[in-house]
Amino acid sequence: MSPITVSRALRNPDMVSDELRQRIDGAVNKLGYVPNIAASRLASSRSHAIGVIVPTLYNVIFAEFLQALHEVLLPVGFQVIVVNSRYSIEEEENAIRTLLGQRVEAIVIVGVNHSKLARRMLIQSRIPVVEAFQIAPEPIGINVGLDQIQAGADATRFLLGHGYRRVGFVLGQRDERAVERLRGYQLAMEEAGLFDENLIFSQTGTSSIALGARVMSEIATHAQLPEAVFCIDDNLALGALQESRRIGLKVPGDIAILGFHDLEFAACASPSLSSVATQRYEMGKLAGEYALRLLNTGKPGERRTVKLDHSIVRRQSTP
Amino acid sequence: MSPITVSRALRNPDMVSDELRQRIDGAVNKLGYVPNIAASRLASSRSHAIGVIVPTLYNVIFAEFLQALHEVLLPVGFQVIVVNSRYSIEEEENAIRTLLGQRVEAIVIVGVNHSKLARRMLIQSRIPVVEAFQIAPEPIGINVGLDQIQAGADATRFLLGHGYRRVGFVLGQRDERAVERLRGYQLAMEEAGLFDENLIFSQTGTSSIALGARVMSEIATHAQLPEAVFCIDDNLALGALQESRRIGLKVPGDIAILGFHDLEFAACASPSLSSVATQRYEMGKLAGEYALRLLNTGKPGERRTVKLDHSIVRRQSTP
DNA sequence: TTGAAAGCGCTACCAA
DNA sequence: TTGGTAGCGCTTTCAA
Repeated sequence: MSPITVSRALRNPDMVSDELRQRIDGAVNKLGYVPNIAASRLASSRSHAIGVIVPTLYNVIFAEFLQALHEVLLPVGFQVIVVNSRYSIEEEENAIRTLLGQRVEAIVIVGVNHSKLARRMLIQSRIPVVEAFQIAPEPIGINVGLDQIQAGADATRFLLGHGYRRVGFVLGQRDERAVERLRGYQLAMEEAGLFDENLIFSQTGTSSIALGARVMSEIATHAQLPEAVFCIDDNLALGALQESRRIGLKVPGDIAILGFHDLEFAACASPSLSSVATQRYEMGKLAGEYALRLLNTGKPGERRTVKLDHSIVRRQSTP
Repeated sequence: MSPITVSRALRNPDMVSDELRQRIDGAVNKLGYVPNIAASRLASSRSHAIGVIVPTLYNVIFAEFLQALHEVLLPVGFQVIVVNSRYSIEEEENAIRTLLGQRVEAIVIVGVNHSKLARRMLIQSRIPVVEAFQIAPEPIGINVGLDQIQAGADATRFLLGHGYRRVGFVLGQRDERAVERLRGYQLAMEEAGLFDENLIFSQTGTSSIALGARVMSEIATHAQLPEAVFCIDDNLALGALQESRRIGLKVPGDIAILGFHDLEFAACASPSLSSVATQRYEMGKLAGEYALRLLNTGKPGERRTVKLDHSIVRRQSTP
């Protein structure tokens, strides 16, 4: 029989008669035949692949985001190609080049700040582009994110609302999202006439429980302890919480602690951790769904911004 | 000029004269030309890609493993294709099929238990295969792992060595590695004449801080508290630690807690967490290096087992 | 250093 | 339902 019949039997079994299909299946199993996807992609000029760029795999929020994308895209026959930009705008540019070289049919990217060239490549590619996690001032295509500035300001106002005046901000590396939350913090503090650069506590390094403990240890040696700290994420917050207890500070009596993202462990910390809840899974789901929709409607350039809610979950680490 | 000159200029710039190279670079930039990798792979029958199968991205140990693989493989021009099997042997089989379809030049896979067909596909593919994280009774090719049974037994004996008799075992889902550590625990307990099924505490679900807290909460309502617990990993251990403190149990006075993997936060928990240190990064590095070596020597079928050490890090949560 | 010809393994298109 | 033909966009091989 002809190659094309085999091709059909494998991709679309009911286009082929029962008998042939069975013979083909038999031969495939016996020979251990595996179709060459590169040839298929070249011939059909369809890759059935979607690229995703995340800054790291060490943070569970991106694992959740990716999980949602997988759950939306795999069942409809797309491969998800994950590339890690390691928080570097240059590596992001390379990642985009790699993905476009693979002729991915859409790109989902965490973040909204790209290099000039990266942005141009994304636009010129004429494939659906979804920017996620933040709100883009000038989205390339679809933008599914949360308003990080607003969230940072809300968190800060929540603490200020308890009458605290010396509210600190704790962070590790200043990636895009950290910077936006910091800006929100600064806005809220300035609004209250309480902004003071000395209340910003940071150490370089990716955000982790250990880093949170280190920063809190440094804060504790500071002349005047802040009354409350807003930590850039729950990892830092948990580390800060543990260190506070270790050195004998009461939480929230001596210092109140507020985290961000409401990770699974926040509820079971002791004291339990107040946090700003965000929707990473939902964001991944929407990102995947929008990519698919644009692919189906053939409107790769459509622009749209979807803003996801955040909310403050009040637990024991704040009043 | 001819296409082949362009191809050369892009892959191997110094095979082409300066003048042509500059003209080509200019055109590439102006047109936004991106080479089609599928065509390249088809023509050269080289994918420059290596496949990695991990059970989940939620656990940082696999992120560390992947990071090492990336650091070894990207600089020498390989793409790393990561697929997630979600702890399912069927999904692992599909992942292998996908990767072979992409003509990856080697496969690195976490775990040693595969379906019959998966094993056959891996062998028939005639590409280097690296099984990682465990010691395989019958390795397919290279095996870089740690002796999980031994580690489980060592951890248990460490606790028994302090005179404890009621040493419990805490775990979530029973994946391959969990089962091996459990076997080690059972061996050590039987050896001491102390094995008792009622000392195994588990709840279904992926291992997390929250799950650890839930299991400990259940243990506490148990008639007789174990004197010590060995937790399948540090996430469970930290959850157990926090819950113990929350309900007023002294650690290690009322109950000693030992974790596994020595994650970054173990040292800064309060009390700090004793744990079994393992080398995930080193494992990824070796896995990548062996894959490369076999690729270069052209001996895809070479067998070899590399056993990585583990060690017990004693901190405050155990005597 | 450059180029011409052929072909990688599939699938689209049209025909039977 | 099946097959023939052509071609996807590169790289290999050999020649100039």
